[in-house]
Formats: sequence, C-alpha cells, structure tokens
Amino acid sequence: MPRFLCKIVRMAHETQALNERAQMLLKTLVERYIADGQPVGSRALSKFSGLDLSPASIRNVMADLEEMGFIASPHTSAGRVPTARGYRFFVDTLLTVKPLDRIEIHQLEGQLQVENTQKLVTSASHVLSELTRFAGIVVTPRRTSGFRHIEFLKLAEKRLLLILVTADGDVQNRIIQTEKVYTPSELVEAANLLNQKFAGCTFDEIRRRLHDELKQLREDMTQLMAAALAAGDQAATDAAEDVVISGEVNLLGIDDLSSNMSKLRELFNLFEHRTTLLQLLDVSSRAQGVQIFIGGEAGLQPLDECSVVTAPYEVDGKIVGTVGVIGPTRMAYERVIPIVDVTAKLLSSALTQR
Amino acid sequence: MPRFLCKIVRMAHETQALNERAQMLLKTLVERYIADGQPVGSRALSKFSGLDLSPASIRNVMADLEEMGFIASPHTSAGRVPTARGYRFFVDTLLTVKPLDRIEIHQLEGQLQVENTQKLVTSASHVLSELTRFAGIVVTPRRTSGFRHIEFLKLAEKRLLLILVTADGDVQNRIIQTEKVYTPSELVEAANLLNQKFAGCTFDEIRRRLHDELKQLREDMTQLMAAALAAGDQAATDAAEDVVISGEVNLLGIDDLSSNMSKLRELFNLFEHRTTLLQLLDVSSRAQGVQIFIGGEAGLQPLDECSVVTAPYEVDGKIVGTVGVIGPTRMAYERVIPIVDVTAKLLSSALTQR
DNA sequence: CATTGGCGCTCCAGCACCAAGAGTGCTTAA
DNA sequence: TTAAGCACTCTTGGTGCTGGAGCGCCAATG
Repeated sequence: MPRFLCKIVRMAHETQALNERAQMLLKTLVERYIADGQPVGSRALSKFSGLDLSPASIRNVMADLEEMGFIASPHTSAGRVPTARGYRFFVDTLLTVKPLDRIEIHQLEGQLQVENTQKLVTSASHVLSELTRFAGIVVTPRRTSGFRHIEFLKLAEKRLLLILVTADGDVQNRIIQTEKVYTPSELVEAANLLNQKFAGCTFDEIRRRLHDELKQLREDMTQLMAAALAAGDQAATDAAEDVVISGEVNLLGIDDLSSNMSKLRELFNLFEHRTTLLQLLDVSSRAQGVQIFIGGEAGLQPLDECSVVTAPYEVDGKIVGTVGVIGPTRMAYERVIPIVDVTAKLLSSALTQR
Repeated sequence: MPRFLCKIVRMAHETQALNERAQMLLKTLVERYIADGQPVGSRALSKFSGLDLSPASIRNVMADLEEMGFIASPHTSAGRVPTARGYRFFVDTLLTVKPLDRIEIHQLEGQLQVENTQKLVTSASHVLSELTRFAGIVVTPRRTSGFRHIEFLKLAEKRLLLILVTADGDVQNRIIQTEKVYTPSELVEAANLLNQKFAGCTFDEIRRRLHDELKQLREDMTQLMAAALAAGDQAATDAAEDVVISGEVNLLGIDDLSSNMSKLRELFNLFEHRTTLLQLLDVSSRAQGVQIFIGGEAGLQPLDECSVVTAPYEVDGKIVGTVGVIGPTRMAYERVIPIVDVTAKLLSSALTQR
C-alpha cells in the first residue's frame, strides 16, 4: 500500500456497498475514460473488464454506481463518465501505480540544474511539465530571514550597494541612497561590525540588540546601520516564497480544457495570480507524501476540470516547499504520481547536499 | 509628421493611384474594422466616411482598392477587410496618433519600479501589457561584460561564493568548488588584486593580461583566479540578453486569435521559445523610434494574425534593448504606438539615471 | 436469484434544406 | 463622374430527418 494515499476518505458504507465486481468495473471504466476521453458504455465495459459479463448485467451495476454518485451520464443515451467522487475513489483505492524505473529516474536527475537554488527550482518545474506534458509548479523555499554576511560597496558618491548573503547561501543586493558620503574604510568598519556581532541573526533581532549599542556609535554609523536593516528587511520579504510555473502552454492542447475558452482564461488568470495558487499549495505542504486534488476540491472554481498532484520537498528533513503538476482531471494518474513523487525526492536531496 | 514612421515604403505608384478619396475611404474602412471587427460594407462606409457618397460609388473605389491589394473580402458577399498591405499603408501614411497626455504619462511613470534593473524591466513589460491589454515584451539590456568589483566569501571548507558587481551595477553570484582550503586573508588578497588591477576590464582582457603575471603568483592563487574567471565568464554569458513577456493571458481573450486554437498554441509556443523572439526584436533595435511589424512581416508564421509594435530604449544614448507589444493585427495602433514610445523613453531615462 | 436477451425509448451527430439578410458587380440613366 | 436598380452570391440560423449508440425495463433462463 503506497504511503502517498493520504486523504483516504473511505467511509464505511462505501466499501461495503462496492463489492469487488463494482470496484473492478469502476476501475476499468475510469481507465477507459482516461484513455480515450469518450463516455464508456456497458458494451465497451463488458469487453474490457475481463469479467465475462454481458452488457445487460453491467448496466445494472452501472445504475448502482450512478446512484451512489461515482459515475454520471452526460445525457440519456451516452455512456458513463466518472464524477469527481468517482475519480477520488479511483485514485484512493483502485489505482495501481508502477514506480519509475531506474533509467527514467536517472534521466530526470540529469535534467535538474543544480547550480543554484533558483535554477534548481526552475528546472524542476520545467522537468515536471516536460515529463507529464501538463503544467509544472514548484513553490520556492521560504528563505530563512537571517543573514550570513553583509558587504557595502560604493557605487557613487551617495549611492551604496548592499550585498547580503542570507543564511541559506542566496545573495541579495540593494541600492541604498545615503545622505553622507562614506569613506571605504567606514563602510568596511560598518560591515565588520554587523558581520562579527550579528551574523546568523534575523533583522528583527539585530534591530532589538542594536538599540542598546546605538549610543556608543557615531551618528553617521547609526544611519548606515538603519539603512542596511531596512534594505535587509525588504530583501527578506522580497525573497518570500513564490511559485514557479512552466509548461502552461501544454494545457492549451488538452481538448478537455480548451473546449470552453472562458474556463481556460480563468485558469490562466489563476496562473498569473500567484498568491491564490500559493494558498492551495501551502495546504499541501502540511501533509506528507503525494496529495491529489480533484476538480474543485481545492475550492477554486477555475480548477473545475483540473486535478492537482503535489508532493512536498524538504531540506534536512524539514518541509520547505511543494512541487506539483496541474492537468486535466482526466489524466494518467498512475504515471503522474510517481513523477511528482520522484521529483520531490530528487529536489530534496539536491537541496540537502548544498 | 511623427518621426517613428520609419519603414515608409511609399512606392511611387501607390500614392499616385490612391487619390485623396481612396485614401480617406481606406482610412475609415480600417478604423471601422479595427473598432468592431466586422467586414465593412459599402453602406457602412458611405455613412461613416463623411464624404457624402452613395454606397454604389464607394463600391467602385473599393473594387480598385481590392485590386491593388489593400483590402479583401472574406467571401463574395461580405464587406471588405484590410489586408496586411492595407494595414501597412494605414499605419505608414494614414494614421493619426494623439500623444499621451501628461496625466497618463505620470501614471505610467509611477508604475515603473526603479529598484533595480531586473525589476525595472519586468515592471515595464507589465505596464505595457496592462495598458494595452495585449502581451508586453521587453528585451533586457545586454550586460557589459566588464566588472567593477569582485568579492570572495567562504561558505564552507571548500566552497566559495563569488560575488561579482558588473560595470552597470548588477550583482551576480556563483558558487565555486575549490581544491584547497583558503584562509579568509588569502581570499581578501585575491579579491584585492583583481579589484585593483583589473576593475573595468572584460574577463577576456583579464585572462590575457593575467597570463603575464601568473608566474609571479603562488600556485594556489592562480587556481583561485582561474576559477573566478571561469565563473565570471559564465555569469556574463548567463546574464546574456533575455526577453521578458507578460500578459500573454490577454491574448486568450482576443477573439481574432482564440478562434483557431492551433494558431494560438503556436503563438504561445513562440513565447516559450525566447531565442526566436529575440531575433525578431534584435532587428528592431537597429532602427530608431517606433517600428511596426504587421502580420507575418517579421517572417514568423505564428505571428500571422498579430502585429508587433516595438521601440528601442537606450542608456547614455546607446541603444541597449527593445520594448514592445504583441497583439492582434486588428489593434488600436493610434493608442498602442504612443504607449510603446513613451515606455521606451521612460525606461531609457530611468536606466540612464542610475 | 443472479444473469441474460430483447424491446422500446431517448438523445446526439450529421446532413440536407430553406429563408432571410447582407453585400457585391454590373448595367443603365442622369 | 455619380447614382440607382437589379440580379446574383454567400453566410447564418433554423428546421426536419435519419442512423447509431446506449440505456432502462422486463421477462425468460440456468
């Protein structure tokens, strides 16, 4: 039993009511529908289920399944289509995922660019979209707000460049306008002070502790410090978590989605509205392992006919972000799930090494 | 006569053949078509041209215009639609642009984020897409490959962070793996050497000149230098020109484009293929002032039903990049042109100030 | 009693057909 | 040169028809 089946909502009456045959039929129905997108009729099901039942018998079971809300028919005389609930049950208890084989994992690993965090995250998103042919999403890790090293660099008379190496090795830079003209040695002095006394602290901490020492400092130094703190603070919030999306284009080709243009537009608007997406993905980062949101389960209308498959990734055992895929609800889950799973793991190990 | 009408291909016979009346009619035809997207018939033209001609007379002129390739009819009994050539003539000699008023310019100016080059460019692209409701594009300035300041920072035993301030004030950083463990003072020494001797040079120059001095340096120093140079080179190519696009979503709503899905997909694929786009925009940066590419004029099929309006921007009088808008050929040029024009100018002045 | 075959019913997709409307081209008259 | 009239063409929207797919129900069957 794979451990990423987290949201198992296996209500008692469901498994009771769904005998083996019904489950089997639901399974093949969903599989067939995922495979070719057409409503599945009793005839087809009788052929592909491997159960050696006549269409008539199957019709009875299908009627039951429909009553229980697992499947629905678009109109009177079409085949049946899985409902969101049907998909849910399918991925939770019927789905059999085959893990990626070694070769695929190696390919995937090779495509990650490990030069720096930014590139790593971007390439992960890219790989996800390439492999699944859907949209890949990665939430960048929240930066720890502490700093490791600070440096002042004189650009012009009254313009300084503040270089800030954060605790996790990323570099931020900010231009500061000053009132006074500082000499290089003053700048070095200020930087040294900050580095020696406060390296590793958050800017809030520094501000608090600096307050006590402020009296012993010269006026101009104080100003420089204050500017540095403000800039640092801004840099910290600036580097807040963000979400990287790639391969949105792929979704244009999915006919399930591109049939109604307005839905598609909403979806793409959602992509531009990072914050909303972030909330959804934040939820997923609280759980462990692969999570699947089907249709509007996430509470966002634009995702009506989409599913989101996510998995958190971690640094040194602590969850710091989420990777995932957004595609049509009618997607090949047994393929997408291991891809997301493995990507999360590779990302974790790549980040932990550094 | 506005100076951004650069590509005036006013062949002699064209202006000769197009008497004032024909020009007037072509103008109102294009304007009407741009306004409501329907083929324009002789009746409508007679009403809106202000020429007090009967539909029958106008039909004669329209027949001429069609023969000359300025307009075309989608089918026998529809109105007429401007051809690419018709649009061309329209924007080149018939169009009257009204410049933005002061208030709009100020609004626009307020939306540009001047914190750093990256933000400036991104916000410019954003502003363009917001104002025109099409896709905004900005080619980031090519970085000058020289450097202003170098700094080494020890991350771990054998891991260094190379901080590189380029001549134009942008900061790059690279992680370097070393073989030897360097002491902080060694790092300072190396940085000082590079800063004092080579500030302002390109990395190629440094490499050449360093070659002579290499003998006088200790072995470990040489290695450090080599690593720095390699990283610097990579950073320089890495920060090569790139193109920032925003508001692609807007194009989903344009019914001219979203009618045929496959075209739309091609278009979005083009957006992901930065390099191709870059070539097109590079061409535009050779000319001065606003340039307009109509339909496939740029030589790219995906842009069949699109127009591209571009303008180069400059730093200290030297053209360093291009801003522009991609939208449907049926766009309100008299509005888009000044927006692009002003954005380019604002960007220029914002960049020159720093 | 579960399973099956058969029958009637419903709905959709595709096609042909028709009428209305819009707009043109051509011809003729002022 | 301009205008008016007329015949012609083409699109658009609506209607009606047919074949096919699939279901529900019912009775028969092992």
